[in-house]
Amino acid sequence: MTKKEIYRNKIKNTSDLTKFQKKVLLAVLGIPRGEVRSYSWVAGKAGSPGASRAVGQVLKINPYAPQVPCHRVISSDGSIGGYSGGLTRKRRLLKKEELK
DNA sequence: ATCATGACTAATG
DNA sequence: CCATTAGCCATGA
Repeated sequence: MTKKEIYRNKIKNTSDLTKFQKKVLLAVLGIPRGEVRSYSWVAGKAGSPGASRAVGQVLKINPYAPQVPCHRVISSDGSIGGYSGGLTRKRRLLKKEELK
């Protein structure tokens, strides 16, 4: 088991989530189906404009993987960005709901 | 407090 | 289009 996995396992309780993390998750949850937002957008919504990288960190370790529509968060330049579950899955999800 | 890390972004070559 | 550089920020050790 890698460190990262241990960390993830450690934060599976909302109590362990920082304010920033909660805000980020809420912001992402607020993204309507078929819509996509940039990491910057989420950062601003979370109250820390410019913290796009930090947003990435949150989504990366977020224990609510498929629950939260983290696949609707892409790079500001329109690129797919990343996805802890594999870009393939992310692309598929986007193609299903965004493209529609 | 300090350091390393990364699903970022913009600029440059 | 790809690689590099530099700025940016939250998090964990």
